[in-house]
Amino acid sequence: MAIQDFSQSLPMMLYQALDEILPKFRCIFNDYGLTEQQWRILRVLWEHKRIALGKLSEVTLIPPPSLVGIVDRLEKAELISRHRSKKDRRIIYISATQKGRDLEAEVMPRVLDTYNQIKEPFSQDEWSQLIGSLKKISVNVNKNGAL
Amino acid sequence: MAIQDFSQSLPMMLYQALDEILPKFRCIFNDYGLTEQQWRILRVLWEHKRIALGKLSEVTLIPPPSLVGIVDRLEKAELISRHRSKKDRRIIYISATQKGRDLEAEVMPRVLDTYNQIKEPFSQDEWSQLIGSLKKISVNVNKNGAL
DNA sequence: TATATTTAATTAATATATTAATTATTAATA
DNA sequence: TATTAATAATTAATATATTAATTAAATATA
Repeated sequence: MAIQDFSQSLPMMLYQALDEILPKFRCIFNDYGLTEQQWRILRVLWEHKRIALGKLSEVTLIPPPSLVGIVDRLEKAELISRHRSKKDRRIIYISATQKGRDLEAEVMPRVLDTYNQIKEPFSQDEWSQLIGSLKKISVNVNKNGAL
Repeated sequence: MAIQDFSQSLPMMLYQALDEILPKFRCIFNDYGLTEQQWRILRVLWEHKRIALGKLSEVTLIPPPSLVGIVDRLEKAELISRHRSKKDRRIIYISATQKGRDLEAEVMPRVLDTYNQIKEPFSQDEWSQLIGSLKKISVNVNKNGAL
């Protein structure tokens, strides 16, 4: 074990945590023909009647060039629709179709159940400290800017 | 803010943390024509004279189908080489070339420097608790198996 | 030994990520 | 107003991820 152990480094630990929990969720998504990214988008649209593509990118953490293709496929699946803003024709609004909205009641309970299973072995304090530390990373790194 | 806030969920917080810290490292990698995944592989090879491709996949968390292509490109760049095992001809050993090994002295100091900048605002205790919680996620989820 | 099973690497097909460039539109400014 | 700069979405090119299938070699077993 080197002084700076690669496998215990923050980036690798973050990757590993994701590698462990995401397959649990993907099992669920697959049952509805959804990819993880497609789910992220629907998840947001269930809370927003409509949202600009740029904002959607920010909230889902999906970069715009990827988002365009994913939105294409969701549109083809008739789960969402595009609408161009009349005030600013550069902006595309995305919203869920009825078919897309209907998925919420089916998918969300199963997702929440899995989420709670992951959370279960943690105390409330432990959990909020974990979330807090992750938040601190995002914030702190941002502060340093170009450094 | 919904009861179960999407943006504060563990998966999204993990993604966000990665989204914030990885660009810092990528800046460095780019200076040497490396992608992040290519760096991960070299990082491991600097500590292992040689390693089977399957093991390399485990340690780098890069899935085998991706690894094959990345290894192809690193081989073309003459930074690593493939050798077939004579004891078990199914196994491919990977090792760094001299050119690949030479990169360590150039890249590692800069990477460690950036890593310490990320770590800096955290107390030792806070940091090891973060790493510990991340480790706990990987372990606990695994225990439940197919659940 | 011949067959079946397992394992390691690879290929194939599709989806997404990354980076740079492009297009259309809007806002700002000489 | 004409030009320039900025913005939002998109395209393009390449790299990687995901899932399933394939190939080659080793192992187990009838």
